[in-house]
Amino acid sequence: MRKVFLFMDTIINKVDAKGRVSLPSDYRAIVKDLESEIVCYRSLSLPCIEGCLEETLDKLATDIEDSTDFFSETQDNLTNLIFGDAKRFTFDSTGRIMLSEKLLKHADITDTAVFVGKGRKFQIWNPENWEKEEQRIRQEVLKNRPVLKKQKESE
Amino acid sequence: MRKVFLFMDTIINKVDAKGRVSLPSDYRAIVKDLESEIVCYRSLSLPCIEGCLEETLDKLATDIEDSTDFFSETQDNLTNLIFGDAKRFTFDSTGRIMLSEKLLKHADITDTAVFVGKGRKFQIWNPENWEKEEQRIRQEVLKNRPVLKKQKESE
DNA sequence: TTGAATCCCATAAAATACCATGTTATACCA
DNA sequence: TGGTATAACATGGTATTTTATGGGATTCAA
Repeated sequence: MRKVFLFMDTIINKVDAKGRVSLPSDYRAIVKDLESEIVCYRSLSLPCIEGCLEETLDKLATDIEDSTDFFSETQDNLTNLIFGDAKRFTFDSTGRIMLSEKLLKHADITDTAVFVGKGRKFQIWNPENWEKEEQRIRQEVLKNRPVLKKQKESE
Repeated sequence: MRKVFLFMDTIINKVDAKGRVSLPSDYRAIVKDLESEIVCYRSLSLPCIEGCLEETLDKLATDIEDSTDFFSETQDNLTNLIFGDAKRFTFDSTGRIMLSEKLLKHADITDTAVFVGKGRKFQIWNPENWEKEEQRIRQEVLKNRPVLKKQKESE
């Protein structure tokens, strides 16, 4: 069942007054291919929306089920935050999803959204915020370059 | 038999004078899809109602049957409480269930209820109480960041 | 027969599907 | 390779359906 799929690229799309955005066509192809659905939620650490396939979250739910017993409170907090925030977003015949007010507000998105591929996941950003974030990440990576190299060599 | 189903999102619905509440449509779709039923009971640790599919409780019962040593005596007692408390809630043609006085009282719900998805389970809260609980959880999770990270990576 | 539970109908609002158009990307052919 | 035909896509607008919710009628049991 493990099929190859990767959310990639960076795509800028308009958000209309109703909160509708075209899901990048590549993403749509993945959803159809795997017969899954898109699920989005507020990033826990960043001002952006995070998305993935429903089957990815389902796998997480199964892992939690299997690793803890029914009454365990260990993972209770986590499941509340993740599943309580996540929502299924199906796209219409023209390929658009309708983002909720809550998500748009969290990411400070008004009329334009940037889809950023992250492999098994993707993010949706306010364009200006993403630009800054990308800069930040690039610098971060450059700083840690030696460490990264050293780690790889030591393997 | 493992089909994908996830109780997600946070939905606020009115509770009328008769104690009727609309079950979120996504939840109804799951029930129909799996040809199961909704079961609710008082949370053992929190002032909220907890719900799941009847087949989820059935699975729990089977697990207990099959592996006596896995479940401690304490947990056996807990299951007694759950099964003693749990009740099936079917929804009418307009999609509403009728919560009992006992459950509403336990969760301190009067005219508004919040459904919070938890994956295989969900909770029903008094709005104000849920707001506080969500705050508490967010702080808790941020403190235990490493645990969260580990969990998220497993996606 | 009274109170409670269930069912059915009505309505407003919100979500979803559908249609039309300009634009961009892709395929095809000379 | 260059140019044109074709298909795919993003996006604005509109129509249709679904959903939540109030109210009333009917049924059932104590």
